[in-house]
Amino acid sequence: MVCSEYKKKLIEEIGLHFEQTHQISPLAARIYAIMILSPYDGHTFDEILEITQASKSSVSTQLNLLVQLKKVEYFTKPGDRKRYFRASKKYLVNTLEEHVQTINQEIKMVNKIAEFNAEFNKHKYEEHGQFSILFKEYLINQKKNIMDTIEKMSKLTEK
Amino acid sequence: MVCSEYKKKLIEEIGLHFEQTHQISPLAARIYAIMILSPYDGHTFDEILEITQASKSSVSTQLNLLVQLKKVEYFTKPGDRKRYFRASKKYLVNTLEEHVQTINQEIKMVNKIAEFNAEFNKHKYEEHGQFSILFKEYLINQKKNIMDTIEKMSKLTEK
DNA sequence: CTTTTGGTTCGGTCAGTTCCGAACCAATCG
DNA sequence: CGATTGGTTCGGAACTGACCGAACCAAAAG
Repeated sequence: MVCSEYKKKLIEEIGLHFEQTHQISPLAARIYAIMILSPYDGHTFDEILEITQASKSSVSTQLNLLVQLKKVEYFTKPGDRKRYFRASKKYLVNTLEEHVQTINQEIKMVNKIAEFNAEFNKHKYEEHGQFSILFKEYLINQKKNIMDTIEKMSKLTEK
Repeated sequence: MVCSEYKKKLIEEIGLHFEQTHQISPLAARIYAIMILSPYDGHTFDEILEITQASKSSVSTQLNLLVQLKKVEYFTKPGDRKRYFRASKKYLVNTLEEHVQTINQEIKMVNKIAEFNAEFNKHKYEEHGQFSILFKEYLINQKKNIMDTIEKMSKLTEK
């Protein structure tokens, strides 16, 4: 598994992005990027070692983390002790489901803030309350869009 | 400025949330939370010291960071050397504008990934491509919702 | 039964972050 | 003028997280 220069660059770039958006370590992010840019039939542990140039222990830990987070899954082949790792087939749906969680959290916070200010900072609330109403509507719309997308993806999976 | 127990709890809770969603330090997040839960006319440096129980140097640094990030702004009163800090009046709009940036970044990444896989992993792409199309639509919808909200908020500000 | 393969686990190192105290500074007060 | 107020800046201590090497282990191969 030798990577082209362009692919290496992409792995770094996408890795950096995942690091920030998925809150995982640099190595985990790079591994995840490799999976997403790679053939469907999976990478072996050794291939990942070679591409990332990281240590066995680090790869082991981060790979298991990714599996736990359901970003990566693995399968085996009969009569072959190796595991083959790939991006979870449902990784986009999983990402969306995480987004829903985040939004729910955010809705909770916005409500708490609005409640508090309505009660204890009436003046502020009257001046500012319409913004927080708009913001809540915004969050609800975002959530709706996510849910719709999840449903569409699920239908696509069933087929 | 004595805080009720409930308010203290809220500051911690919202602080934790901001820490994660805005990528700022715990202290900065708590200060930001205080601003959002507090009267419109601003907090002095000393009040923030008292509420957070942190050191002058830390408060100074983190407060200036928040100002730089436009999450917090300050004003002065004639014949008064103190600065009065408050959550930036446009903090919700600013937050939304940051979200737009994030989404743009994500759209760029999704495109690069799709391009790469269409070219070098044709089989994978044929099997999986519809998901990434749905995901792109999703991102575009999210972006549209953000932009609409920004516009509504801007109109509200003008009045 | 020894060796090899395919990893896992443990302890430690290095880098980066957060926070602090002390020293400092500029503006105002008395 | 000297003292106080309202901060800022600097150097370092304490903690955290990412990563590594070495030792380890279980399953299969020879």
